[in-house]
Amino acid sequence: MPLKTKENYLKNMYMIDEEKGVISLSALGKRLRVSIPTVNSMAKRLHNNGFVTYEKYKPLKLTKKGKKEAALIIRRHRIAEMFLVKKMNFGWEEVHDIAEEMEHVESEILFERMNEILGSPAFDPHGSPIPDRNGNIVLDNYPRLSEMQEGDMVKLMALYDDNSEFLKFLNGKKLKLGAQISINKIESFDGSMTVSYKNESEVTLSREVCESLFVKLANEK
Amino acid sequence: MPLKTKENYLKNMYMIDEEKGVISLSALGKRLRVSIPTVNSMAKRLHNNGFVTYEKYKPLKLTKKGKKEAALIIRRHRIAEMFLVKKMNFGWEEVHDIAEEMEHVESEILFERMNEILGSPAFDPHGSPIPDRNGNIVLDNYPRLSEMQEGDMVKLMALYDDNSEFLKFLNGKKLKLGAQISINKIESFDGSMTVSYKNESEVTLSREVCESLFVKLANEK
DNA sequence: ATAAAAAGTTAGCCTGTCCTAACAATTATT
DNA sequence: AATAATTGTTAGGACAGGCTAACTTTTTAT
Repeated sequence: MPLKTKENYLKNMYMIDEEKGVISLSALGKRLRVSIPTVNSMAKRLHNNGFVTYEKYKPLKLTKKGKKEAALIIRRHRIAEMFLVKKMNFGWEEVHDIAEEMEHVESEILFERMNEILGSPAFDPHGSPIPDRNGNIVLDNYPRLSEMQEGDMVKLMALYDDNSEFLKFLNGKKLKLGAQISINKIESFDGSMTVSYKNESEVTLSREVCESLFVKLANEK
Repeated sequence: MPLKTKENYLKNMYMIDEEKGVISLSALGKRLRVSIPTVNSMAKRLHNNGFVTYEKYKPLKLTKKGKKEAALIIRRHRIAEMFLVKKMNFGWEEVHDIAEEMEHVESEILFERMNEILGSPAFDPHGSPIPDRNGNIVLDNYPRLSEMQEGDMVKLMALYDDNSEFLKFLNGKKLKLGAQISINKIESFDGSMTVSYKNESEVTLSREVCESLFVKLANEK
């Protein structure tokens, strides 16, 4: 029954590692909303079980075993999100919390069946890659919209976060994955961009928003 | 996180109550595979939370609150089973264990969406009624095949258990819910019945099997 | 270089969920 | 009615997963 706890520790370690390159106890505690001593004792436990290497005062490191375990949880999460969106008519802004619960369901066959029904998609509804059955994951490392130049034409590939407020904001702007975005103007004083796409012209996006959008250059119209 | 534990206690109490009419600590312990002292202390805790009434040496009783909670867990379980069978191509013998996990997913909206997609079915794949959103459940109390007489024609309405071995056995006999069954012969010495239905004639079912099949009389051909 | 801030550690405690051992009450059997 | 079997209770302990308080180490900023 306490599986869920361990899974949440591993998954969050994996994500912190990807994001910051180093897993500090405080970062983990912040994500999991537990105190640092709690993380500390759990880290020792996970060390004893071979999921992480823990040395006093040093950042945590996931072992191979820990990384695989974590990637498989992320796989379940992303398959679930995709299933919810494609087969159950949920909006991309609704699925994160539901998948957060579903990822802990202990049933290999359930997720493999969802995957099959979906046709083994490579990405989840937010453009994040779905790890394979062995926990291997292809990172594509797209640049962010905020790094592009005036006049660039880009394609929206993925989102930095799947926070529901942010997704609702994108819904409001009618911005979807795959959108062809032209950058009309960049305000140098605040980094905001005025862009156009599909049936929308002259939409202004703040720097924060531009930093949360992963894009691919698709210049020459 | 310990939600799951409480839910399993309540659900199993509900089922024991339905089956035996009285909830003993030992029966509960047996089902949950925990020791009697463990059940005892949990019973006190659930009493303090208003889910059951507990008095020393007396059988447990679910309160209104406890019954509703339990029925809603059963609702989630049965909706999940139906979804797995009807929308995800699982066999009726595969879904019990998966639903056992899914029922603990904390997401009202997920189950209501499944229900909607299914068209609000009244029964699960094994013929058990699905409680409504308020935890009300319609018990239909069909007789068992074993109570019928030679010459009777009945319709298979529901199963007493959803044990996967039993379901596989029924698959082997090509027996499905809704089947029209004619009782050709009853052996008085062991209660076994020879029946026919659909494209099967002269199938022999043991007394144990006949006791696990709920039927409706559908005489006069 | 040192002081302040941040991060990590340890000790000690709490609650939930489980256990065994020893005993008490209830129920069933003769 | 007495005894045996079953069922329930209590005491005491273990472990997971959480906490605060007090302290140490490391990092950052002056």
